[in-house]
Amino acid sequence: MSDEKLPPTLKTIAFMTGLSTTSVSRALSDAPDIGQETKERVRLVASQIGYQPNRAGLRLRTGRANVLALVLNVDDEIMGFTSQMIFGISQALKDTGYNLSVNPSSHDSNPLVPIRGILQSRSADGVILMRTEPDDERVRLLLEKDFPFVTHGRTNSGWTHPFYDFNNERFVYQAVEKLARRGRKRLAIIRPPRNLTYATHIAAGFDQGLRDFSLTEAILPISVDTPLVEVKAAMENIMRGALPPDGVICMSASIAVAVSAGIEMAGKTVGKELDIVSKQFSPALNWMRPEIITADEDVHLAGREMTKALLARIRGVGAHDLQTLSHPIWRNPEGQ
Amino acid sequence: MSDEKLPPTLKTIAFMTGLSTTSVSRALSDAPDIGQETKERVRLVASQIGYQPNRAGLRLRTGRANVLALVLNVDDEIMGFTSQMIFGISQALKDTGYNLSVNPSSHDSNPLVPIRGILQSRSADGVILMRTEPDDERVRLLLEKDFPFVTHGRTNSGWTHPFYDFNNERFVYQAVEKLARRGRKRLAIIRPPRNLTYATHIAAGFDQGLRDFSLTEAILPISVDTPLVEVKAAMENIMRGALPPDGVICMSASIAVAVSAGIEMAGKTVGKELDIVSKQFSPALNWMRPEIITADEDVHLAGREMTKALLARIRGVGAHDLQTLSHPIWRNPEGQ
DNA sequence: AGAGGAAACATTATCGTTAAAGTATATCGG
DNA sequence: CCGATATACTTTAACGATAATGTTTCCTCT
Repeated sequence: MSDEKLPPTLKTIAFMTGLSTTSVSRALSDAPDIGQETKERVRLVASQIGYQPNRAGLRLRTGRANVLALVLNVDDEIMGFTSQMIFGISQALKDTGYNLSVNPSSHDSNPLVPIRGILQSRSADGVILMRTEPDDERVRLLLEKDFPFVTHGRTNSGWTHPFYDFNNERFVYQAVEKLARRGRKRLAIIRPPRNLTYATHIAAGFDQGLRDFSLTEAILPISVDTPLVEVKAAMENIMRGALPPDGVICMSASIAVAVSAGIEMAGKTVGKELDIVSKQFSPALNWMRPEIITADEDVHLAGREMTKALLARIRGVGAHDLQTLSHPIWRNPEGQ
Repeated sequence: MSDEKLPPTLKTIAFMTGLSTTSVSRALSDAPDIGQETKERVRLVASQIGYQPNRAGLRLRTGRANVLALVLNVDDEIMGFTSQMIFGISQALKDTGYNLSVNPSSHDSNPLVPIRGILQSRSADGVILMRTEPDDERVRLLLEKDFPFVTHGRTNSGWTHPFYDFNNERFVYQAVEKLARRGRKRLAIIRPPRNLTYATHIAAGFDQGLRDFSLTEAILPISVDTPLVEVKAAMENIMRGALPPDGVICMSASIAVAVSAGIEMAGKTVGKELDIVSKQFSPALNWMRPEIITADEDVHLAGREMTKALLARIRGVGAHDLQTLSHPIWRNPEGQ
């Protein structure tokens, strides 16, 4: 207990080099008014004793926390999406000196609560948001306070901010195209919650696809909000009824699995009576149900890129230059 | 920019009440040498202006960070395990004043690195570990430094520390029992990585079960380390060969799915030629493959309980009183 | 009445860091 | 050779909180 070595501080280095703590600080930050020789001496000593600046001191003085905050919806989990995202962020944060903090936000509480908390306590230097809405109030608040953030998905209000989004419109359009090429006629799509921005993109891609390839829409009484067991049951009913769809587009792996399970329950075979196209959130999907056509949305990459963008934003890079739209990469070859 | 209201500090309250900052501090912490009336006045003002103690100041002065650190293996993801755990921790942390930070640890790097970082920078007040090994060097280090932590899973070295574990031995024993009751004779089990503590528990439960119910073991050339696609392929081969197992026990949902996929590829039917028993990590498993027998390991609950235990440990509660072993709850009724 | 003590506050110092302002020495132009 | 400037530091102050120590006031007891 008592023989614990306290971690070295600026004072330690100051004592060892015979300088003042200020000079040590300025030497380490490569200030112009410190001699070259001195700087090298300080740097040497610092690395020898393994000096790491004290976060609390730094934060108190500069106001910077060296932390990024991920705002997480604790309710819904789309098969591994969250962990992939966290892994991606973590990887990008490696050796940057930044830590990642996770801030839960539940469905039934005010989404602004975690943001306000972060803003007030300055417990993070930047925020990572997911499940972005067109007129997202969290985005509005962060823009208003001029606080750095990045979103997964876009807003739709003429706001300029860093984002990383998957081209869902193109994905759905290409999905429709693929189904059309396979001779499918009556397509259904399982839409994400209306309030999310990409719901609009999906609708646009779908409608355009139906028009361009002269297909009709089979209406499904299912949305992503529906519990998966019910998705399965509903799908089974529909497949047993009149005019079932012969192509279904799903926006997540879990939905795709639920849908395919329902279809099998109805005695139909995926790849035969109908095809399923899915955004691949889970690597499991591809070997589990190889008959499902999947496009890779690389969530791990998204996490990395969002983090890089946010760090750049914090460094002062303009929001305009930090907007990325990634495009679907199809896993199964055209003919297959 | 300039009209930003700075968050209130002790100084603000001191000014408003005409007291010194120290008295305000002591009033808020209910110190004995502050008058009752004064305390109430201070508390009133504090709540009116929404005072929140500055974390950096607190941390610098007291050394406490008000953060718990979750050490995450970034490599492997067992279908939603990580997010369930994070969600559980987050829920338990709600309104405690503690934040959660995520510290990645990759398979190919020294597992002590994140721990050392936390210890040196004191960036957290407690650590949450997963994938515990019998002679876990992270545990050894943390015990040596007398730093609060909790593990998911037990160690095996006569160490005393808070843990939360699932009774895997009982789970496997009961799994064998269930299979025996269904008339199964040749059982296989897909074991987790040898280095993890619970691998031993599983072996013990399995061997005991085989003895008690007079069954034989069907050796599988598969471990959890095997990529899932290969698990599927291997399973298919085995089912096509001579002396295939008629019961398989899996330690995670993803493995169970891979196994069942392999079995179907071989033209066999789960629930008919053989049964699968799985620890249910993913809610998807249960509705997707109702024929798989599953026991609930509630990871969300594990996260909550581990967090509570760690917070108690930080408050000084003895490690002995913070050890929990949860027991399997079987989802499918006996007869089914 | 004066000592002693308790009650209720205030002052000072400190955690580790950096910005701002101050100081000593060397260098240079004229 | 003298003042101006540059160089290379040091000193002081501050971020927000709390621990340790001081100070005032008033009450009690003998």
